[in-house]
Amino acid sequence: MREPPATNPPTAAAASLVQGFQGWMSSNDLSPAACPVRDVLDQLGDKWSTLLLIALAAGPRRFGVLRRTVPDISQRMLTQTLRDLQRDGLIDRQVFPTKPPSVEYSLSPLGTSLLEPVAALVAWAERNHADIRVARARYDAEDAAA
Amino acid sequence: MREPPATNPPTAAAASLVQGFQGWMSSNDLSPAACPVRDVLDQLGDKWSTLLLIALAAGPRRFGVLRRTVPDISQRMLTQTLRDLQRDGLIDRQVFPTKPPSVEYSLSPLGTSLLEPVAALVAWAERNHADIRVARARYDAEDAAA
DNA sequence: CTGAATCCAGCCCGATACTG
DNA sequence: CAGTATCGGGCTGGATTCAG
Repeated sequence: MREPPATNPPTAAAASLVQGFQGWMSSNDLSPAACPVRDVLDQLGDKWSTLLLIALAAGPRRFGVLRRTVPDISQRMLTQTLRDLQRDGLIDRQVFPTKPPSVEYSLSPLGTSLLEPVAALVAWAERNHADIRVARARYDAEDAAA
Repeated sequence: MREPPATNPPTAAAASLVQGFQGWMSSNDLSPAACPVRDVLDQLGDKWSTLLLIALAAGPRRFGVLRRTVPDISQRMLTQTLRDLQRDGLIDRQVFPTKPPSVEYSLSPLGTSLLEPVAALVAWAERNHADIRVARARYDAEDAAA
């Protein structure tokens, strides 16, 4: 067999993506609920989910600690994001009936398993952050010239 | 050396995340521009970026083809998302001065390299989509009972 | 065919104040 | 300490229309 005709180097990753993509696009309907990418990635795509997941990677943390760990999150968003993550089964919530009460959040096994692909993505982001910033600056410069 | 005191199984992924996290959180400032997670992931977190990246994984595609490939995207969002991806250097844009003109989008080397971690994330999403849906249903049921 | 421009609805999210 | 409730602004993103 000769080289495939694809104009892009057909990475194993690309092949996997293309195959899966055709699956949930052409199979039946394209309802967002049936599409793992939208149903799962949209969650992680919000402003704080990934950050909190990473913060909890170091171990269980209490509400107030998380609040200080991510300094610019509001308590509203902290509560809401934690509840969403809990709803998806990614984190567990344990209440200690002390006085005053304290609540500890921790990654569930499911959430822990999510850490691996997330770490890969973060590693990529760190590796290529500089390149992206350069690309942006160049694009904006050309844009300003026009 | 004995087992570490962390309450979570310290995956290699977790360790990597924790280390990087402390880096850009405690190093100096917490400006979103200096944080790869926010600066890069927020882009991919929008409604269409990841989907278009996946659609382009199969090879270069013209504007109209992409439009039909992702049926429920508006041309406004298609244009805007493509421009943002191009700005970050993830995709290339080539104009063919035909009549009428046609434009072809393709993944850049940088964009292709992003496919790998994205594929890992998508694979995770597909593997655990069912579990997540179950967790949601359970959470909502308890919520309704209260 | 590929886009730009405009208008507008909805929700994301922050600030603040209040409970147990 | 750990939330909840309310208000409001800003941005996302859809529908439509116009242009090259």
